[in-house]
Amino acid sequence: MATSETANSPPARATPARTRRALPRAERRNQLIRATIKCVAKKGLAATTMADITTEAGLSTGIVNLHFKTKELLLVETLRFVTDEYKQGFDKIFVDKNSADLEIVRAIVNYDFSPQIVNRNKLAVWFAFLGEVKARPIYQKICARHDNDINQQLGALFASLLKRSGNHSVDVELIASGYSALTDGLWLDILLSPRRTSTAIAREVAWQYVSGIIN
Amino acid sequence: MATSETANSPPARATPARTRRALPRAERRNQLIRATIKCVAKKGLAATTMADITTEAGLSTGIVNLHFKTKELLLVETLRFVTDEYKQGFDKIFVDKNSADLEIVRAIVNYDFSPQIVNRNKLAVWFAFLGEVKARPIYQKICARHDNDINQQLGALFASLLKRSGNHSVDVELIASGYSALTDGLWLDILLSPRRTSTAIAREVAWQYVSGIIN
DNA sequence: TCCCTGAATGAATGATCATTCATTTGTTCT
DNA sequence: AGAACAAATGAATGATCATTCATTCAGGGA
Repeated sequence: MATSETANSPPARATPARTRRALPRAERRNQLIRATIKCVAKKGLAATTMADITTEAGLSTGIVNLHFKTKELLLVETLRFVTDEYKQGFDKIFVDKNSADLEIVRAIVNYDFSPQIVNRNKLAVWFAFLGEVKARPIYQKICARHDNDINQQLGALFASLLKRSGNHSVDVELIASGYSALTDGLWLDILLSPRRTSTAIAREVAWQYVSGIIN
Repeated sequence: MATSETANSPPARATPARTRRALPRAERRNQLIRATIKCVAKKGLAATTMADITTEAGLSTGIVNLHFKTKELLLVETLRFVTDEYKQGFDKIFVDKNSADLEIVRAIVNYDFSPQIVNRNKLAVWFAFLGEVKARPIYQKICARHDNDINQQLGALFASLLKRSGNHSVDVELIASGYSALTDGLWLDILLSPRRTSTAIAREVAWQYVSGIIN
């Protein structure tokens, strides 16, 4: 307990007092992105200031401009970070399992409602950016590309799954869009009222949708 | 055509040059809310300034503070305006039709994807506020209450519908939550990439979900 | 017609904030 | 060790913005 510390508080080291240490570029950038996620989740996109971010990271005023040039570029990288993270876990499901399509679908539903994904901070950041897509072409582009990638992979998966079961009467594109929309909506529900829509219930709703399709 | 004018441009009158006219409180407030919707849709919640709003409304600097006290209060009233407007149309469906439950469900799906609701400006505003719910308790409260109301009415409707068909094996709460989440997700898709997800497709996906339930 | 009331105006104010850059400090190479 | 380089700092700057309030003006009652 004595050695525990909050994620981004300045390290309470035994040695001198708060040394400043040069870090590889990539590591500093990651640290700043993480701090940004925390701040945006807590204060929202509109109210998050550079001072909030650098304080959260335990660093100095000019550090963001040094590593990202401008605040806006940091925000864009933060959005990319969040989408890339989701995509990595998503792709892993396809690679890991060379098992049956049905197993993959099951794994995706579990992934979408795993603690890794259903995390109020990350959800808040994701929807904060989505809330600005109409106004900011760059956010729109990143989010749309992300959604598109996911949908294409889901479409192929559903196609393979339904061909196997001899069902040709349904449009896989529609089903993939439906599943994506449903999960987005369920995440939003969880963000909005975590009491009412628990993760378990959301997973059940998503699973019901999927099993309604494949039976 | 000669007399047409954009909604909020300063009235191009034949008389003098831009008279200033006192308006009933409620009318001015509505005018400012409408201007806010336009601005938030165009520039986003974060970047919308008081000057943007008053310019859009064709009024002077201090007008918002006169009618809403602060910018934040104007934003809250704008959110309420958007949710109330949806709710009014929604309630009307229940009142208008004393017809079969199935007809009501059909009307709701049509309503949710009618031009009145699927309007990129209003969708942008709705999601702009949703994007800030984690950070702003007042937005969270308004949005959560709205979603809750809708869900309760939908739950009752589905219950009545399924009782009639003798189906007792399904949880109506789950179905209502699912439908709400699905529509939210579909709206988001439309906002994000209007090309890919057309309104017609979205309606079809929503209707597929519903008919999967009631059969 | 002439007040009187309150709606509307907009210049001025002060607070907030992103960005800059001269200086400090850590790291690496010889 | 110490020179050379790069990373990090943070006080200073200038821009942006919400809010204030003294003044202007429209409309209705006497």
